[in-house]
Amino acid sequence: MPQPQGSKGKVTIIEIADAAGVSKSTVSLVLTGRGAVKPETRQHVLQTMDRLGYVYNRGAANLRNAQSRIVGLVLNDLSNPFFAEFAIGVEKVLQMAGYVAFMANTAESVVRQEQVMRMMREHGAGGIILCPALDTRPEHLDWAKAAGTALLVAIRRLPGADTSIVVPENLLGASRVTRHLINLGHERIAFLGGMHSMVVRQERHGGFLAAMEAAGRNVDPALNIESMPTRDGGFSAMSAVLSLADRPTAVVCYNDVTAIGAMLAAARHGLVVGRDIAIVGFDDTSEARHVSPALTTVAVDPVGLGERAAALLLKQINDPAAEPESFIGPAHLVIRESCGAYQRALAAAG
Amino acid sequence: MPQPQGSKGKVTIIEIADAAGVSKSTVSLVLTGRGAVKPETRQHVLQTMDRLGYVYNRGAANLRNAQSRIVGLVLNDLSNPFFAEFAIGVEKVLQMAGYVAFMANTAESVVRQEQVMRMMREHGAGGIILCPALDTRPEHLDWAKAAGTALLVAIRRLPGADTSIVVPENLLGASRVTRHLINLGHERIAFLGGMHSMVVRQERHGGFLAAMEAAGRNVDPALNIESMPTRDGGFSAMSAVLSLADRPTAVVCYNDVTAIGAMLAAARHGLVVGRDIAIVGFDDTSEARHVSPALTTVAVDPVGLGERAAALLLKQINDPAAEPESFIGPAHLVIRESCGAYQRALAAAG
DNA sequence: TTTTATAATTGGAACGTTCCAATAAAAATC
DNA sequence: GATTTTTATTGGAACGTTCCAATTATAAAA
Repeated sequence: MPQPQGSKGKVTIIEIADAAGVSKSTVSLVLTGRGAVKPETRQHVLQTMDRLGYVYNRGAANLRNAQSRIVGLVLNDLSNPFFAEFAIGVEKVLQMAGYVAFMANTAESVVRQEQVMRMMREHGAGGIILCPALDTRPEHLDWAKAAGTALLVAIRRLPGADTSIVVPENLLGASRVTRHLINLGHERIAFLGGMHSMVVRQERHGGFLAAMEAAGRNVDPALNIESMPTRDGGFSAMSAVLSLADRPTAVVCYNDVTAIGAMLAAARHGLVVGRDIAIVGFDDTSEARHVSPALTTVAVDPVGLGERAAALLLKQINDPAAEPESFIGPAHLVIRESCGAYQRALAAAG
Repeated sequence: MPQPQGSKGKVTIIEIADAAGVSKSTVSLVLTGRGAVKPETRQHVLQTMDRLGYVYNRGAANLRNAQSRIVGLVLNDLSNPFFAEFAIGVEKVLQMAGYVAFMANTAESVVRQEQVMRMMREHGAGGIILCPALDTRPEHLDWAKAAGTALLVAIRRLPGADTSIVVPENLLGASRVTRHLINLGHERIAFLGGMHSMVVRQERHGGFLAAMEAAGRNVDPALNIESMPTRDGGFSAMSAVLSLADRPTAVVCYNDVTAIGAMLAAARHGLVVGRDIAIVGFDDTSEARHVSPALTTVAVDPVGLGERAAALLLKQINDPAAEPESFIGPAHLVIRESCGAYQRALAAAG
């Protein structure tokens, strides 16, 4: 049974050396595995470390070689399952690579964002994956170049910042799901949720417009409603659109969370989603499958995006001279029930 | 405009000292704010730091005083919204206290759990909040006492480990929701989901039994079905119970995720949840509100639990001699539609 | 003024590691 | 057995900070 050192005093490399009857340099060699050390000696040192309950002090090691194996993950909204799944992907890859991750939730506050990034730098993070808070300006990220810290912007593109980027194919995804609604015969289609200032909304709305125009549908500005990208936001946006004299027959939502809020509002107005009105989302978080009717949406594989982001950041860290790289993740249509395609197919078959 | 140092060479306290024409000790003094330093000097040093783009190196500082201001958060399943919300609470409190958090997801793997906890220790985490993976044994945590690292076990009690604990009031919560069903007139009530080996299930099932016995209802062992605590698990457990000759009229589920799976299975069997059968969950994650019919469940305030856990851990870190402390979070009944109480009330009123 | 107390500042020794150059031990060559 | 080569091991100087004891500058008291 290991007999750890007295409660407080951390056991160091030197104590191991003394106990094992070698020099601290030798212990360091077995620790790093760099030099040539006789197998028996290595074994003996290893045993001694185990016996004394030695814990490697990376802080001290980093002081010399500055290879921290820490990266930071800064999320703007962890309560959104999309980002939780993204985080899972990031963390998985980092863990496999022997890295450990700082995680912080900014809740869309740029101030917090600045704070946590500074903290992470001070603690020696060698790189940061940033899902930027809403009002982030590219110049907020200038320190990274100067300090030589690897920085990767994820999910929300930040125009003007020349960092590596990992984002889903928002434009194409949105145009795909819109075309799907058009193919189902919808003429009046609304776009709901998200704030105009959000890049992601601009991209998704752009895709929506592109599909509408390509199909020769005319776009009613009254059917473009902003809201916070939350369930409540979706609820009120949908309520607003339903109070219109000339209601839409289909609704493209900014994301799944908004879409779920919109579904709730539709039900409140006595509409059966998928029959009386079509509602589609974006992201394909696990919730999308679970709501009823199940949500037709655009899958962007958040876990995969996270993995990609982590991999790219690691690459960047290991080769600081490398040019910033972009990964645009695929976005494919997932047809479920909320768009009515299923009923329509049934009717056609019957 | 700040003119940061040449891209790579980190700027240190000594360079600041030289540039400002003071000694490194003085710079250290303004950094820590401990000694008495003339306001003008402080100002000047501060300016110089800003001008040269200085970043405090906490690693180096920790080497002397071992006050890392880092804590680790180890989660068993971040994809469960319950834990995501818990993490938000933890992180919020830590951030306010000027701490930064390592975060790791074990995905129920004890091996990963060991790895990440070791990593975190090596990187100098002063404390760890652990939501233990399923097969965690109390002796896996022995290192903490020996090393003097503050350790707090959250959500899943770990019998035999004498650490601080933050868990919801599982027993009372389960007995409350069960009594609610009994009051609605149900006689045959099933308990669904979770594995027998899970402490949380033992507690919740215990509450269920207590309520049943208190009401003089007899408990049919055939109505106690185990499953993975996932949506699919809930689905198959429900399917099993519905294939019984003598079906229950109400079902208490291990948690919300299982309950949602169970609802799906009930619907598949042509039952209208809330009318033909009552289904209730546990946790009150945000999903519970969104499903249809909305899920009657037990709210345990995951964010609040996270905040509490963080606060307790910080206390523990600042006073290592303190006794382990327990916080049992309240669990209150949230009546929605899936239990049929609403319809019943309507009928009574009409 | 001189003395005494107080406020500011400072060099140098830690902290736990890595790395380099130097040495010691062992193995291979002559 | 003497020499060279290779393999193992080692002290000591960094790394960027804090802290202590010592020093110097300033203010208050005499």
